[in-house]
Amino acid sequence: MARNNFENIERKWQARWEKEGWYPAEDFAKGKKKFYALVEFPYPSGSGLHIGHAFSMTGADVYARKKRMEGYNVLFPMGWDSFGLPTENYAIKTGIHPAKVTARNTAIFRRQMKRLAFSFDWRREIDTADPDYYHWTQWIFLQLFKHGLAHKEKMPINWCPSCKTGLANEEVIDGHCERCGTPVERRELDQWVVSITRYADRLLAGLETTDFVAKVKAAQINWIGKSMGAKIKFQIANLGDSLEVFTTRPDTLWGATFMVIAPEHPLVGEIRSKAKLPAAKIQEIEAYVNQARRKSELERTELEKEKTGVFSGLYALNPATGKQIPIWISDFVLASYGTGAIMAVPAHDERDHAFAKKYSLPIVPVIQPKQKWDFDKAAYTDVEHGRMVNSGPLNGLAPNVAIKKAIAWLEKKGIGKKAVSYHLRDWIFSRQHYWGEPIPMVYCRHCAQKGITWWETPEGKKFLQKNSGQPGIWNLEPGTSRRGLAGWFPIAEDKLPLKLPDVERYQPTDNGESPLAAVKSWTEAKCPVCGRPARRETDTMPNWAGSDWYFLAYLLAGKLGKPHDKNIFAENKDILRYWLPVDVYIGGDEHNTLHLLYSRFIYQFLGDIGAVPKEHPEPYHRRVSHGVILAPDGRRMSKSRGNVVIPDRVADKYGVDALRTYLMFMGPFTATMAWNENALRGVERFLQRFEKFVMGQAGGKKKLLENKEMKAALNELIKKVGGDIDNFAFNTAIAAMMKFLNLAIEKNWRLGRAELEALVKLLAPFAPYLSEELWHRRLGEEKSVHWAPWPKADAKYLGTQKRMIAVQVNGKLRATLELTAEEAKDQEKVVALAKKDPRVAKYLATGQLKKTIFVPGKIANFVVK
RNA sequence: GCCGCGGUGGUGGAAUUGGCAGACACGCAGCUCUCAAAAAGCUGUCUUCUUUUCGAAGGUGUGGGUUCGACUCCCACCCGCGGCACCA
Repeated sequence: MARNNFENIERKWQARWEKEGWYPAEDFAKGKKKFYALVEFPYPSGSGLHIGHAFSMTGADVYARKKRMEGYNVLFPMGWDSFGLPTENYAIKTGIHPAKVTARNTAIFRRQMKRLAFSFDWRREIDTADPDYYHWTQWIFLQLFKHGLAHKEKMPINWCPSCKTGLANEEVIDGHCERCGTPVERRELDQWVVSITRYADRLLAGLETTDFVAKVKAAQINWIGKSMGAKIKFQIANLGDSLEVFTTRPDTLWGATFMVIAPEHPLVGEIRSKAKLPAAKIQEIEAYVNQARRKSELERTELEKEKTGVFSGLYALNPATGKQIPIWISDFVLASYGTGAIMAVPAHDERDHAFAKKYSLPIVPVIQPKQKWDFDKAAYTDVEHGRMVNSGPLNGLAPNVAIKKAIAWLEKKGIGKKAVSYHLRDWIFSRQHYWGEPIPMVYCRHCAQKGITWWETPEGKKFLQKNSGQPGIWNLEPGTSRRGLAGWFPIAEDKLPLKLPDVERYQPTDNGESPLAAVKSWTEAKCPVCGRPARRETDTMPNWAGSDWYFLAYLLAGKLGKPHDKNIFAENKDILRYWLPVDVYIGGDEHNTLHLLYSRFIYQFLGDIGAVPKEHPEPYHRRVSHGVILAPDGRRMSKSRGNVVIPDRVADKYGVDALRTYLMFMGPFTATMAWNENALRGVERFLQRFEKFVMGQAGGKKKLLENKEMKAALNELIKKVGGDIDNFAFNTAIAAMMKFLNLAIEKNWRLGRAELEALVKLLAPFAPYLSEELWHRRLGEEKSVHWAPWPKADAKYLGTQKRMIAVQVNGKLRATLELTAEEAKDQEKVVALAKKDPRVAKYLATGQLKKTIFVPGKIANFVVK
């Protein structure tokens, strides 16, 4: 297409696609197989569509378009992940309501996406900040609460002392506040917490049924971080209490010479009251604990940091040796992992070893390594080699065998049991921001004091009757505190959505509460149980809340705002049954852990409570993660560096088809690649030659002499392009088309109508405008090329191309023979021809032929000695 | 430290189950067209050697190995990228 021409063509076809309603996906389309192609929906930022969006969405679009042409009923939807901090910050700065900003931005995104010809089903567009949408985000939260998976807890959060606000982990960059650069402190705030850890095993097991790439599976497995071991109880000598630890190495119990508890461990609080310690000692402990609390997460996890600690004054009894061992307090032990306490075995654990050296604690080896080992210098951590010593019943065993034996021994003695621990933490669900979904809960102080939980109210009892009879289908673990549950009541489901109120100021309040806390009309509520004045929750939900079920929202789009029964998430479950699971989910690496895990969790949970059908245990069948486009200088694009490539500007200059085709040609879909405008011009040239070639073909009426060579090449091309698109190998698909075109021009091939159609169709997913133009202008078709059937390779012509057979002598290439496909398979013929070739004969004459290797159609190799 | 991915011309990158390394494109050089330039087209382009041709030798991070044959498989190592990281 001539450069000045593409604009008209783009305008023309876009108008027609718009008129025809783009690419609707019908529920239950008859006689077609469904295909659900999903690409991550964007946060509609003020800067418009980024080249990274254009890249991943073009890849997804090419794939979806090909599937559609193959006759699938393709669902390829798009929407907006609208809640988020940038919009809120913009509102703080300008005073413009975030909803207004969002509407403005999504209009820009929508226009840009339509221009780039992404074949979305726009009827199913969703927006997480739309009350009809967050109605159900809130509903899901209520189900989590009612089923005992959400509660309020004091949790350490990241606190910026300068901005006076809590920060999400994503807002903390290297331990500093993203906005002002102040070092972040840890602070405890009451937070809603969702018990995702109770799904840890299910989330792990579910992975096996999915077709995620190894990298993604590994990331999820790592994040869940399951480790097997044992919990062991230690009696505390001068207190009638016991201390439980988690360990993966119960075999080394006999070598435990001290214990360490986290500064946040409950036992620390009891030291002052229960242990009879001198005042000076108590002061020392308190000083250490306070100092640890003030330390930022950064300082606490500093790699090279020397370990610090303080002796608690308490002693525990090692249940295996019966010896008294000191209990220390140190911040290298994390309160949030295991039991917040460890048994320290300095001879066989590096961290314990470092601590023992610093505070001169005894190091007692219980594994005899094969080689000489200086236990004063280093811990011996190998579990494969060595023999247990000084360990009673375990003596003589290899450590990995001793682990199992030790657990059995502990269970028999009643001092410990097999246990599992996870790296995965519960999900902190509260944010102290305005621009998010309000958490639909009310707190009644009066009821809280009386210890009334929602399950004890008439409504709650009715809920329990309907369900399993206990608070929580997945019951609270025995002993779990009810703190954080008493006095908290959900608002009635038929009152949803609980809409965000308009506020005057969007910034957080001085004490770190959400801006909603400053709105009296918001906070003042009536207790649904006792009718006394109560306080509405002022926190909002994290960004993940809206995005973790959006793939379901597309299926219900249009119905979200008006279900007949406002309490039922999906009234017509057959729609979900039909479309799920998502067949291919395309997104960025940055969402391979959190987003993917959260949404898998929510989906499993919704299945468990019967809100979505249970046929498919996992929401996503295949996950493809796309690569990243760097600036021409090879660095990440950023506004401050001024190296940002804007898709709209590229499209202005070269046209959408050239942009799309170049994006797909740059390299593998998963790769990190630098933008190169010159290479784009190469693609532009290809499209121009393609147009010229197709327009210049006689085509149509006149009967052509059959050109077997051309047909063979074209059918190979059809097979290659189709297969490559299926494998997301767009770059080689385009390369193959370029090669065919070069050959066709060079050999001056004339294509018949059928061949010409096929060629245009192959290009259609990549260059939708040009192909549509040629389809109508050159081939005179009425209907769109994008609904035309995908060409099928004719088996008759496959494998009929001339072959180059490589002839080797002792594995070294000496000659090549050009043969027909038939000849190339004929061993006798090839060997005879090869032997005759002077370049080969020369080497055969130098020795004796020992062996001849022949691979049909590929190679002949003579072994000569 | 652990987990995952990768290392191929001047550049981005190709290479079914081990079977012609460098497809396709960029860049560069020369040429055609032109008063000239742009655009377009043609030719060449892994390195070295041979005046050229014919050809020969080397070559996919390094060192070994398996094989008739290795970018591909195995062992050891080096480097880069991404994620996690005091996880008991």
